[in-house]
Amino acid sequence: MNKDSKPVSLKHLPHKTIERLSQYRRALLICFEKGQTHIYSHEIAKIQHITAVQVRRDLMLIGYSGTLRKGYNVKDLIELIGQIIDDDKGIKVAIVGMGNLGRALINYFAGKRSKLSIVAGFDTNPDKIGNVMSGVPCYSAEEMNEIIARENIQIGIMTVPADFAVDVANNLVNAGIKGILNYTPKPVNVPKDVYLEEYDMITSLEKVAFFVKMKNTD
Amino acid sequence: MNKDSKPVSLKHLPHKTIERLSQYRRALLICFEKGQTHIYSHEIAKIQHITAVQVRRDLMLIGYSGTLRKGYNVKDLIELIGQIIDDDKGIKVAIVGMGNLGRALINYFAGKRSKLSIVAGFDTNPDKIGNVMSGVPCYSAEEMNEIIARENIQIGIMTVPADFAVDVANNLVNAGIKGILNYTPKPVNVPKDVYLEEYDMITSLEKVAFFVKMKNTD
DNA sequence: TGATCAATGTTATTTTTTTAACAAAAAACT
DNA sequence: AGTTTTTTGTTAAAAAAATAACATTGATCA
Repeated sequence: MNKDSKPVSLKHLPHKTIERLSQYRRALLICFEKGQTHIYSHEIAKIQHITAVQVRRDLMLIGYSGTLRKGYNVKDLIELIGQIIDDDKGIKVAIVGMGNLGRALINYFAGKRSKLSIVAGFDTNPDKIGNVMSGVPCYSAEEMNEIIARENIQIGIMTVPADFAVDVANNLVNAGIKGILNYTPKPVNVPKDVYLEEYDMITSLEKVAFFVKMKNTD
Repeated sequence: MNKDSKPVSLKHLPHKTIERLSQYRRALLICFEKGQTHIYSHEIAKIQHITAVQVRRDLMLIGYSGTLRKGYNVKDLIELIGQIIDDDKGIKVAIVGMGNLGRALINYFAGKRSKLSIVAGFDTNPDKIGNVMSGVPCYSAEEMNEIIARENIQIGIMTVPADFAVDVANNLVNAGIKGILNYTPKPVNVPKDVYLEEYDMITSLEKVAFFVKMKNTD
């Protein structure tokens, strides 16, 4: 229906909307592969455990219009979300810490064709350095500066033990990284021109435990 | 100073406050181990990249009072947060999917003495079943019902491939689990008496990429 | 001792996020 | 043809979360 590019101010898209767009796209891709051509807001909503209004509102914010009574065109919407959240030139990603978590992340990504590609891993373990693990070459931590510059890697994912978190973050920043995703339980500081996202698995589990406890004491 | 138990209504603690309390405690434990006895709100805030006001507000909500000009008593605060978010009887946790991510989580938890203990892992790989991995016994998926009931496991962490997510969630619910932490990129549905927390690593990375792209196009 | 300072605790305000309300319009039905 | 239904798009309201404002108070210092 409406394929015109809208004067949407991406600057002001709410953080939560960005997250949901990523999730909508993932759900839409599955629908697309099944051959589904259209989808209703309430169908998307059901998958994500949110309301249809929220879906429509998010899509309004990115200037996408569906077809009345037919819903949204799956293919078009996938493409538009891509235009919004992907960088058309693609972005390269490095994983620092090729332990279980680092390798789990690589495998999660494997196969997901995307504008994001994990092109390097770093570790200090000599047994790992020089190997290709799950398709990603593992380099020594000392090579970080060089590789990140040479490959123009813009995002670093930290999956090292907590004790190394601060040093690794500093190294990444010095190497010129633009965004960090920190899976370490240790919060780190970065200059404000570097985007930092932190996620702490222990906190998530403790949160689940709290609400389970609350349910128990009802 | 103020050790009286307050008539705090835990029911109404904001979700975000719960998450921060977990993080405060982690930071406080490190301080405690270093021998630090008191801490200011702005010190906690700095560690967590938030404002001192927010810290004080959170502590107000749980009814904790510090000492003017001395800050908060580290030990007392650790204990109080424990009373709030921990279940005093302890809660047992199972991990479904003993791949890289599952084992990474076990290792993250190892050593963190806590009221939460991961007591069982489940997998379908015969090479893993029957082994003790990182201190956690791995059982066959078929034994899920039995083990969860026998051990009184209340929380399940899902670290299986996306295709198994829905089935695993149903099995966990049938086995009587009270809370699920889903690390699968596939959203699942549970009855509303089961607390569900979902986290999607791909979304997080795409979010970082979006903000990096935004910074680039400034 | 009085003034200043540095911290807490709480209320008020603002911002962000979600939800509700409802108009509009295409399709389906009678 | 006209009425009903169903779905979108948007504005309005509510709820949740973060921030600001500020009163208070004990320590410090001139």
